[in-house]
Amino acid sequence: MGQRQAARDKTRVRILSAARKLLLAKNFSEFTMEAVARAADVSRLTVYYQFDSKTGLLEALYDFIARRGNMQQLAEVFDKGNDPVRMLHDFILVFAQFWASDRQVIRRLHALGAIDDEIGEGLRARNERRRRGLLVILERYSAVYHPLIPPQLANAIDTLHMLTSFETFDALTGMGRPFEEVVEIIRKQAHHAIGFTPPFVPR
Amino acid sequence: MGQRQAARDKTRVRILSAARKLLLAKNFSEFTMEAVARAADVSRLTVYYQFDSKTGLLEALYDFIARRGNMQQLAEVFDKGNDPVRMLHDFILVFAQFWASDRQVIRRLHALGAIDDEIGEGLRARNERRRRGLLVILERYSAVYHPLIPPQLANAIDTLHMLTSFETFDALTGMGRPFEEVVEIIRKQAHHAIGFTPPFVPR
DNA sequence: TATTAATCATACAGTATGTATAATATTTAA
DNA sequence: TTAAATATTATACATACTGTATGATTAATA
Repeated sequence: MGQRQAARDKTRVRILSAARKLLLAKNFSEFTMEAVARAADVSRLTVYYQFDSKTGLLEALYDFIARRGNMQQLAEVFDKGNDPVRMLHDFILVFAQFWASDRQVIRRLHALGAIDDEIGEGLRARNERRRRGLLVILERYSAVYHPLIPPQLANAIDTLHMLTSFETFDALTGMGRPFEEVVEIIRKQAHHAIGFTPPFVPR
Repeated sequence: MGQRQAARDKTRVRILSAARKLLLAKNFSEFTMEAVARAADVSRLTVYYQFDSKTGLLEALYDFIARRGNMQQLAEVFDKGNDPVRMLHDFILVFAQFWASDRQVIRRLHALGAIDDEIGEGLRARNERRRRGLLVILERYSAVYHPLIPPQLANAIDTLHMLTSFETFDALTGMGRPFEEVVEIIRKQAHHAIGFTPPFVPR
């Protein structure tokens, strides 16, 4: 089964790649369905046939990028290590890798999410998943190290959520700070957010 | 001089207020020159006459909001107090007040700045001013408390720049954390960023 | 009083999104 | 093998928005 499915996927990937490339253009006004179709070497109607609308195309593009950004590694963070601080370290690393994997494009997509409510919905859902991951880590941390009372927990989660956001990563990377340094800065700030004073740094 | 100037300013304010209101609409696609004109009760051509283009209108809107957000207080931060930690505290407060003054609208304008390069230019300039302010504070801090070697200084500035950004404020406020708590969280993280352990907290 | 500034009306060019209808080719299913 | 379903394309069109051109009108200013 699937000579047709395969061809269909191939066109979809071709369109998504073209869309990704065009999203890097200086002005978003250059990002038109016509331009995407031309760059992907398909007709404009094919783009509509595959993605329904411009919004649909952009939503699919975010998924496309998430797949390429190794987000499946996130699962490993939670089952392998059981030291919560190490989990936090790995959690930060996985997201930093994702943010770094396509920084310019993610920046634009996030901006579009703040403007178009339909796109924004998808981003909010992903954000909530990140927050739930942090909750799991912090609950374990609270049990293993020192317990956090509810208001502390809420502050810690929101602070970590902020620190692991794309916006934080993007700001700290700025015009070229090395990836490892950015991760290091975020981890240190994260330590402070949960009141962790490192007796040792797990690696 | 200025019965004409006054009338002109009045229309401009009416248009900007209408634009501000419309920017809160669910979908940005509803933000059209036509809609703004109708909401301001002027003709569409008047909007063009006063602001040249949609981009021009949005740029003017950001200035409009900055004026309403008490950004002129920023000057006082630098001349009155001379304790650098207090300066940092006040700096954080002034920006937090600004970000809080029109959160939804600022969020949209920042998003538009990441999409439209012309709008983005203005935001980048403002960002750089914020960074220069932090540099002044940190140089004084470095002289009064303990000196920071260049790489530490660079990291500290970028971390503070990130912590005082709208995105950080917006994330920490989330769905309703009180303003004072948000400021408190940012200040604590800022302490950690510069390696400041509070012997006392200046108020 | 003559000029200038601000507003508005009408019209138009250009371009974008999205839909309708139908043709074509190719794969799948009966 | 034949019939049906799927994916792509072509042409055309409705709708909407930006931005400009031209000119009229009113009121303030020099």
